[in-house]
Parts: sequence; structure tokens; C-alpha cells
Amino acid sequence: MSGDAQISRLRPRRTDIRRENERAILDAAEKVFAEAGFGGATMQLIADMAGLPKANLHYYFATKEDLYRRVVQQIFEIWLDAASSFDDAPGPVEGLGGYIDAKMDISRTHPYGSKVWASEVMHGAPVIQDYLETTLRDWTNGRIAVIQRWITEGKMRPVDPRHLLYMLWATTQHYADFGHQIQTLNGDKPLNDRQWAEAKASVKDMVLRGIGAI
Amino acid sequence: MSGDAQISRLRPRRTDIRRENERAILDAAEKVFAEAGFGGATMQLIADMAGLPKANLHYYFATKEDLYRRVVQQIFEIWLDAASSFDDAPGPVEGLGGYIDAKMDISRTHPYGSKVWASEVMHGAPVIQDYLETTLRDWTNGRIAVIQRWITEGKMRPVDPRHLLYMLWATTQHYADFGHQIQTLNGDKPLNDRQWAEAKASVKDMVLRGIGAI
DNA sequence: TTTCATCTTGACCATACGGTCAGGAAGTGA
DNA sequence: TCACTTCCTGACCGTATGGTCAAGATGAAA
Repeated sequence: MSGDAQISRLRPRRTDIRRENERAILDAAEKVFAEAGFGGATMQLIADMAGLPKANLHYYFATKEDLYRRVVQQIFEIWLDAASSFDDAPGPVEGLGGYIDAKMDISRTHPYGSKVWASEVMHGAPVIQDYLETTLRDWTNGRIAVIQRWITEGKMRPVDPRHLLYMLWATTQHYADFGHQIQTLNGDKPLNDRQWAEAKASVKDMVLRGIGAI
Repeated sequence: MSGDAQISRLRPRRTDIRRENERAILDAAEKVFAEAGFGGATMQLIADMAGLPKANLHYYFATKEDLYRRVVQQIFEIWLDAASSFDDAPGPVEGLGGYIDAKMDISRTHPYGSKVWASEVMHGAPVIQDYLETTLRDWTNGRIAVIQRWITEGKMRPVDPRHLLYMLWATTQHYADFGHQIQTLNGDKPLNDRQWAEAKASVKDMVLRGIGAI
């Protein structure tokens, strides 16, 4: 009767099994890699956190490095998506303001991924160097062109777009990468909703004034 | 004859031996910890880079963690010294401008130390948490007071001093911690003297305008 | 039911690592 | 020269790690 239908629902399908296990492993790996670094992370710890035996990890991800690469690619794609505000914005206030909002939100929701990326770059980008030289370089040049156009149109002062981008990346990601330090200076308490809103407002205000957009 | 004098000069004194070996080990350790992380660094690699047998490292530094702690403390003290411009400055242009100059210089001269610090904080500051809660907290509160005074005196707009400091730390250290990424976006070439000067000028210009100090 | 591909897992292995130690070399002060 | 401290180092050890494998369990298709 309805029992059959229930069982066939509860019993996971093949594709679901694969998807759910890969998701659990990637989530656990992101956290462990962020907190211990690539060298300090162990497959055993990731397995425990994902609730799977270690040998099962190697069934889905051949090596530790494969797993790590997937984690790094993930945060990179999330950041690329966040840049859509650049494209269809009339000026720097909307474009850069929206970009800052998006990056700050990501720093709050994906602090582990941000840390893994930072660690990877700090170590000389051994596994994602090709990304830097292709996707990131193209992306950066595209946004530099947009910023240059805004300058030409008189919508902001003539600042070096490169150093502006570096400042944006540095400042927004700082709230994820150095979140522990910020928390310590905040009386050992994580920033609450109001404080995050103030942080976003402060960053936007200082940056947009700094480039003469407001 | 003069041979004796030469020999007695060439033959290193006890204190020199200790000082020089500790220096060689610390320099090598700073680089290896920065490039591989604490977990990825090996005592063997540090020993090779310092030109000493591994057992000798353990003669000067009991454990890997002891060595690591010394490296982290080093960069922290360098940064503290850089903040002197804050104290005897009439206003934000000189105070913050000098601080940015100093931090940017350190990012160029001590990129490894900066990375080690970043890595340590990202991993939750397991070995320098007490520093964060004492020295750094006190230091930060002191500078916040200075910034507040400047605001009261009308020398800059009323911005949140905390987020201003975070922006300064993030931006200046970005040129060290993400130096590899910056280099990649610079055509795989390190920033030259002129580009470093431009970077400093850009950062100072954007920040000081952002807070209404110029 | 039968057949097949996918998934699971405990046990195992070779390697590399941090750290130890004993015994000798070298500098130092009397 | 002698006694003493500091410095040096090859050899060694226990442990933990990434990765393998073979045998079995489970779901899917016929």
C-alpha cells in the first residue's frame, strides 16, 4: 500500500547518494582545509566530519589534492557570480556599492571558502595558478575597463583601477579571513546583524568617498 | 704573528655562533612556514634551507611550535613599531599617512612574516590568542582614541575608527599576503619601485579622501 | 529473479614526520 | 694543559598519514 511508496521515497536514489555524499565531503573539507591548512588537514578528520569512513572519501575524490582543488574552485565561482553588479550598473555608486555588498555577504556566509582561497594564494597558488592567469586576469581587465569608462564619464575621480580593486578585495575578504581577529577585538563575540550592516556601510562610505563617487 | 689574530677573528665566538644560527633558522623558518603553512612545513626543509642538520634545530628550538611562535612574534613586534607615526602626529594626514607608508614598506620587506601572521589568525590564532587579547586589544583601543580625537577636532569626517583600522590592515597587508596574485595580474612580474610608489600613493589617496582628511 | 554497476568499508601498507639521544667536536676560562 | 660548558650530528624510534585493496552490500535494469 502506501508503505511501498514511502520506502521507495526514503530509500535514496543513486544520483542522490552521489550528490549528497559529495556535498557532505566538500562541506567538511572546506571547513577542515580552512582551519588547518592543506598540510595540516587530514583525510581522516574530513571523513569524521562528513560522517563517512575515510576509504569512502577516496571513492569520490581520488586524492587529497583533488578534493582541495574542488573546494578552491567553489569559492572562486561564487566570487565571480558576485560581480554581476558591475556589468549592468550606471555608475560606481551602484556598481562598486553592489559589489561591496555582495562580497561582504559572501565573507559572512562563506568564511571557510575565503580562507582556503587566501591560503592557496599565499602559498603561491600551486593548484590554481592557471585560473589566475586566465579567468581572473580576463575578469580583472574587464572590470578595469568599466572603471576607466566611469572615470572618463566623470562619475568618479581618476584613481588607478587596479589598486582600487585590490582595496576592495582586501577589505571585504578581511572580514572573513581575519574574522577571528575581528571577533577578538569585538569582545570575543562574532559581529551581530547590526554590526555587519555597519561594516558594510562603513566600507562603502569610505571607498565611494575615497574615489570621489559621492 | 698576524696569523693568530686572524684566526682568533675568523673563529666565531660562542655568542656569535648562537646568534647567527638562531637568525639563520628563524629566517629559514619564516620562509618555509609562509610558503607551506604550519602543517605543511617540515623541520627537515627548514634545516636544509638554514644549512644545518635537523637535529641542530632542536638544539636551539625545542619543538616546531616553539620555532613557529618566535616567527609569529617577530612580525607582530615589527608592526607594533611601525605605529609610532600615530602617536606624535598632528592629524590624520601625517598619522595615518605615515602608518600606511610604514605598513606598505613592511609588506614589501617582510612578506613572509605577514603571511605567517595571516595564516595564524586564519587558523584561529592557536598560539598567539593571548597576544590578540592583551597587546593587540590595548594597542587598538589606544589608536581608536587618537582617531576619535581627530574626529572631535574636525580633522576628519566621523567614520567608525574600527572599520577604518580594518581597512588599513587589510589593504596594506594584501600587498604581502596576496603578492603572488598581484604579481600574476602584473604580467608575472613583481611590482617595481615605481609601481610600489604608485601603490602607496593610491592607497593613501583613497583612504585619506575616504575619511575626509584631504 | 538475475545480472550488473555502483557504493561501502575494515584492514592493510609504505612513507614521512617530529622528536630523541649518545657520543664526539669545539670553544672558554683558569 | 686541564676541566668544563656549549655546540654538533648521524642514527634511531614511535606515530600518523595518504592511499590501496578485496570482499561484500545495495540499488537499478532486464
